[in-house]
Amino acid sequence: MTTLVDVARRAGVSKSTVSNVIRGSIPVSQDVRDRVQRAIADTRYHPNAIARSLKERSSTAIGIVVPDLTNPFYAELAAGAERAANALGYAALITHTDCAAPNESEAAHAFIERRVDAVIVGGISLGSTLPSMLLDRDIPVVVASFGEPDDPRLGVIDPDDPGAMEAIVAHLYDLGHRRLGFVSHHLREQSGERRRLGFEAALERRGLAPVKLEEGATAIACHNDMLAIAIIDRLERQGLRVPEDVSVVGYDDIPLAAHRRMKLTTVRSDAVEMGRRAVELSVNAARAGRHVAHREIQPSPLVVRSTTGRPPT
Amino acid sequence: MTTLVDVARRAGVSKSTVSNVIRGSIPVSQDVRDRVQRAIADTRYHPNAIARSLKERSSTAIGIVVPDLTNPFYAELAAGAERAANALGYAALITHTDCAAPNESEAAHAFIERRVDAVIVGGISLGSTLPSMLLDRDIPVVVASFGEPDDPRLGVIDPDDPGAMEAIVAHLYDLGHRRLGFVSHHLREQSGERRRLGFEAALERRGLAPVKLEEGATAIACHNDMLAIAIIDRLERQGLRVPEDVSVVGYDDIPLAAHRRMKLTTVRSDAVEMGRRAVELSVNAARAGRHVAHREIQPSPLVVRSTTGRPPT
DNA sequence: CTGAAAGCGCTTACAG
DNA sequence: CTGAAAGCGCTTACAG
Repeated sequence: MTTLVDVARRAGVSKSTVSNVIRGSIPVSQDVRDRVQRAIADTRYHPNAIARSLKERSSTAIGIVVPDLTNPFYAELAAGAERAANALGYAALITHTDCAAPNESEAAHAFIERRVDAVIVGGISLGSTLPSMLLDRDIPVVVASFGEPDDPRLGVIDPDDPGAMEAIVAHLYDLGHRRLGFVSHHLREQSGERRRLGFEAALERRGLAPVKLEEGATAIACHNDMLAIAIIDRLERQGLRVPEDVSVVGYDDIPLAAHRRMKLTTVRSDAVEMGRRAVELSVNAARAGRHVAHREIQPSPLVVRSTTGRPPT
Repeated sequence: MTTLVDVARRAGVSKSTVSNVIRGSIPVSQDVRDRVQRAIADTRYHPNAIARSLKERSSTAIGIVVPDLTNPFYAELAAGAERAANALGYAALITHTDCAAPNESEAAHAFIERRVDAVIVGGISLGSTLPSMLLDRDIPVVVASFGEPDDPRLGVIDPDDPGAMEAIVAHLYDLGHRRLGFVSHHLREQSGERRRLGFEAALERRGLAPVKLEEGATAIACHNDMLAIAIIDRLERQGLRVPEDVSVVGYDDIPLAAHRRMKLTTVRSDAVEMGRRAVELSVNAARAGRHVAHREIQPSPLVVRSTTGRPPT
């Protein structure tokens, strides 16, 4: 590939001058500028971002880690972040972890070695060391759906889990349900545990204790929509009807939730916006050479559709 | 961050020696090796991959471009590719384009500047210049679902579109349908057009011409599952029943297609495997300093579920 | 306005 | 086995 010296030679100037016309930071005479531009076009020169990164000590890349790209919530979060990053001239290194600690730690190492300027995490395992590994190397990180951070350097964008869980339980309670359960994936994810806690707190306020599905729960709140959809599938294969036999509530309001064949009662969130905002916060921090150290909460309204109804009598 | 010289100084050796113990290429005495290892641990040294890339002239990164991360087919393709890339020590720069030419060309530029070693494309617009931009700079590219490549340097992993389309039409024809249509997104994607062609060829073999939905088609083949699912939603909102009033066929067999509430008749493909294989092919080519220049076809069997039935009488 | 020089953090022959 | 030196392709003071 052609380099700066190739175009400098061709234009009959020094490489500093070529660099100056490309960056536009230092004024260059019209004549020289034209010659350089032509040489760039002729040689189809594209600056080597790696060399620039080394010199600038900035990769202009951010890392994005999600548990599962196949879950539309995370896909939208990643897409929103990627789009925002690109708009700022940053590349997005995206990785999925299945919420497994070894994968998370490997991702952190890769991000450190590649010197990403910031990282966005869409979801991590409970007690993950990923954030602190990054933070300790002065890489700003913002995590979506985390809760009260133990580490003040962290950036956090949370849905209003306690509020949403209260709304879910109130809705179910009003319908007459008294045997309610919460279901999350077997891999314990940070956000799932937070929601479980909020759910149980809302139950307790009504003098209720959680009931498992196998123990005859008549309503189930799920960690997220994908899980709710999988559970509806399982229940209906067992011959149970939703919501006549059991009510099911999701979380995220992925596009599919509104589908005529799903009509899932769920909690709305705006994953694309969370991704965009996470990039905004973390890139600003990176550019200022500081951590994000900021938490914000997004509204998370309950959307009642048709997977919730009165309990069987 | 600590650098090689920090470690060297601490261990009391030259940076060449530190490099040698890290890379393990050149033998180093046990004693020195221990001292260096300790210095690395003490300083929590992580090599700067950017500096290494500059020297090695390899970014150990691949680019992945998909139209839409939100479509589980592309998400699985990207996830499969990303997982395979990570296993080989490559990072994945993932970008989504909405199949819009400007985004595609911007992605190509970003990949060139960042000197990715290879790129995987999950889908592109009809007549996209992305592949040739990359190919011309000696970056190997493999595209999934492309058809006969115009450019011999391209790597291609295709589903068996002609075979699948014949199977779809045969299935529908046998059920009694004579008014069949094909639907793709308004953004013309390479793979959509290929499928349309295969569909129309299969129709022609039976002396039939395509019929639009609005013109009273009784069966619709869709570019992919996501579109099929959206169309089912639209039809059912209009009060039509699937399959009693109109049969709908998808393509991809995303996990959701098997859901009890969808039961979509579709064509099976293995997106994760396509992604993995694409990485294998392109990384091998990159390492050998050549193009992929190879096309392979994956089996694409029809999976009949419950969105297809006899036409209304 | 333009160019020579130093340096970003590595790797890799090449001497010793 | 170990180290000094050159170089990957840029950017950025600093002279002129």
